[in-house]
Amino acid sequence: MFKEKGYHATSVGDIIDAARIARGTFYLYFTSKREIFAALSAGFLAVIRGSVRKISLDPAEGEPLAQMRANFRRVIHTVLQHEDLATIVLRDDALDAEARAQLDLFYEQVIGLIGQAVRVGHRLGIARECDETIIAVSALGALKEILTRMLAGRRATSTALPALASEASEPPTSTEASEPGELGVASAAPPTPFADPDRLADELLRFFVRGVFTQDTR
Amino acid sequence: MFKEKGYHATSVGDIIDAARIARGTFYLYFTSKREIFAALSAGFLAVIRGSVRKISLDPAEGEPLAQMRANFRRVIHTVLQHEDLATIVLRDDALDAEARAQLDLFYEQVIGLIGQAVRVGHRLGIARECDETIIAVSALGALKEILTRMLAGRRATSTALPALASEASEPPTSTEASEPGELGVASAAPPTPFADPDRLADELLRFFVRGVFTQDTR
Amino acid sequence: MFKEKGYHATSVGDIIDAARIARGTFYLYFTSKREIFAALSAGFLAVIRGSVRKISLDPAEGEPLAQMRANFRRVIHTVLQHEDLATIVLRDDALDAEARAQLDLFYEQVIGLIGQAVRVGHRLGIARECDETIIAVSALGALKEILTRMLAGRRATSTALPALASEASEPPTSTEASEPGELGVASAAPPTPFADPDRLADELLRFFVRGVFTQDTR
Amino acid sequence: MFKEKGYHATSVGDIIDAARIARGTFYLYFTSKREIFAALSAGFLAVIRGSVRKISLDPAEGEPLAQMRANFRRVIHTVLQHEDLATIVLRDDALDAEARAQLDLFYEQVIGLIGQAVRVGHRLGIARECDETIIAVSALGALKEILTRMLAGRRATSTALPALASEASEPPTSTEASEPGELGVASAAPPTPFADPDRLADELLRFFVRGVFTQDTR
DNA sequence: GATGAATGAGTTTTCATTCAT
DNA sequence: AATGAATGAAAACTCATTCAT
Repeated sequence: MFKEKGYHATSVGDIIDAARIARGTFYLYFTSKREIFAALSAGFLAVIRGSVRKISLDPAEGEPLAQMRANFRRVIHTVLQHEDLATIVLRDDALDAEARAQLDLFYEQVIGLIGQAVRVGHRLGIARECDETIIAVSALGALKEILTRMLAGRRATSTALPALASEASEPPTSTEASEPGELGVASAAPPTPFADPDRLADELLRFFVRGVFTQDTR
Repeated sequence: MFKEKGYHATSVGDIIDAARIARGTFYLYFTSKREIFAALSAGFLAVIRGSVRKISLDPAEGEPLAQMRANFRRVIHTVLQHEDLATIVLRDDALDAEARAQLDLFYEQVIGLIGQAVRVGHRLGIARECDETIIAVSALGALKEILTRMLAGRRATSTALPALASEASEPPTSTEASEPGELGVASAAPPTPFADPDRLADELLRFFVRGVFTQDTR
Repeated sequence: MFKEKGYHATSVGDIIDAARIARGTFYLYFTSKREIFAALSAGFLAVIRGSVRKISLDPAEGEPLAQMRANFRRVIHTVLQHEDLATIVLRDDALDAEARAQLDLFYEQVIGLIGQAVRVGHRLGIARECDETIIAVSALGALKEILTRMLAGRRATSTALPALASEASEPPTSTEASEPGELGVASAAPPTPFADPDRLADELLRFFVRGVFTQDTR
Repeated sequence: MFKEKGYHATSVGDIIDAARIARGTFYLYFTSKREIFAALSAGFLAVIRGSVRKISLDPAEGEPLAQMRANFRRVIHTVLQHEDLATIVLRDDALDAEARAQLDLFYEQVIGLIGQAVRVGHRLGIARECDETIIAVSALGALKEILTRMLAGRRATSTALPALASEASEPPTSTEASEPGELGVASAAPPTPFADPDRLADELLRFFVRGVFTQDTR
């Protein structure tokens, strides 16, 4: 119910109807609506935490970048295994101060982890000079957005899918039109690139590692 | 009030108290709580839309990357000019379907815009081969996260700020300790890198353009 | 409603039905069921406080015993004027700690007042040696019980009145039977001696002053 | 639990926790919460009934006043023997009609008994002319109040006891100050006169018999 | 005889919205 | 145009009681 309607729009009535239990039974297991949400949240955070490893310099652990790729893939797979929980956690619905703090802590830890990976890169001389916090925050944001859309895409597969991108995709202008046939690749791309988790992980990692452009900003 | 407490925790009573008007007066100008929120949202989206330009190939418009940099900077400055509105829009509080659609449309447009920039890069041969949607979504996520934290930082400047990163920052191990003095740059970084908007824009752009590592994934 | 059903058996639903107002309207004027009860209580206590005077030795104030009689009469009349409130306060229904303390304070004040009257009697040499606290507590208890039954009697006048005394009034035995005519006074007494407030006050005062028996205990 | 928290604030959960039994077990022995309360009540009322004797004119039974004194003493001792039960019965918590009637009947019987004692006094010519019902009700009220406070005092011996009398005890004025030493008796009285049961019984009886003042009201 | 998970009617409280003044 | 008292639907939560094991 939380996944479908969000925290606020979901009433305890919705939950007990869906669970086919009596009102009192609900309060036998959870002291409040907040608590069940926090419990679900915490459960998911624990699972996700378990799917992430720090980047190690120990050669036995393999190449740092390979470790990072493994992390990305594991996280995405875990999220897919727990679609419902992942959805409510990623929605980041307004919770009370305690649950908020729990989630904030988690994200800080993720940022710390990514930052550490960047520092490892610095030490090895394979990462360019940069502010590791900004990089880590950006990477976290990118990951969250990608995962959110991946899950939304899955939810929409069976349900009605309003084609939101329609108006957004700019009408082809003479100046920068997608000349038909020039680079068939783009138009031949699958409707949603979020379908293949491993490809997703790799694209994300490549973006993280290499950026997009071959020519520098300055 | 929406900025301080979020959409749900803000009651019409909070609004009219803060506005020093009567209950009835509120409903003279807005038909519902949802409407005032949607109006604020829409206002901000309009302003932000105005601060973004499509990347043009016309040489008169300057280098594509310079245009991108200008876009990043304008967006950040606009967000800073409208901290309150930006905060409530970025919080992405669960609203009704209509407001949801409005916001989704906006983000699709942003994604379309970034995607177009990537396609321009492809056409000019200055962007590596990649899935432009994944890139665009990632960039959007990175931008949202950065802006959110930038605003949170500003809100927290006067207020108490619990140092969440404490547990996250791994205790230095022998293998990958931050040897003091080796690379003073990192440790000499300002406590929050979110203070200088232009530097933020540049770091973000560089991450977008170049990624982090000099060595490829594969 | 509180008078009829007591605090716990009265629901906010009962109150708003009786008051012919909407649920929300109730909470516009009272923050809780407890509060309206406390407000009613406090109102009554204030009125009663206003009807009691300390016994003064100033000759202008009249005889001490006359002052006491006036107090008794005023209290009884005030209770009759506020039958409903008096009933709920005397019922002493379980309230929260605050209301409880309020009521306890009130009764302590009454005890203090009666105790003071007794001390005045001691000073004037017109009161026998006794523990003033025990006397004061007893007098308070007597007054409460009398008032409670006076009010119950009034409530029962129109309503059905189960004759509770039936089994209690001992069946006339040869040893101590109420020989008809022997002491016509007792049997000629009105069915309820609680009907005439002033007589009630005087009987109570006489009991307080003179006790019942002409012969001493020891 | 009833003694500590009163009827309404005590839940079946409290009872079974304290009794270390399962929920179902409770309903094996009592059909409802009301019933267990009624059973406890009835038990106490039976014990108290057993501790009271009618005043007899048979010389073998001793002086009427001595019989009364014995009654008072027995009641007080019985109450002390059953502090818990006495407390819940005296609290007179709002129960259902049946339990209410049971208690009302009991009090009517007590009133009948006291009234009978007064009538005996009348017959013997040792009681002044008075309304026996008012006297009986007053005596009952006095007794209840005294017993209530005696029990409250015992409960508070170990617990913190807020000195409620503070505001009530009038500040000594020149007119009616308690000249130190004048009547040391009063001020030398023990902090609580409720500690000694027999003394309590005797004070109460003396109050009942002789009242307080040596000079008549009229 | 004991257990305790399940029940659901009933209660308090909130708050967006209306409308007569 | 402004007001604010009144509304009532909807929500969270409690707890005495039942009954299959």
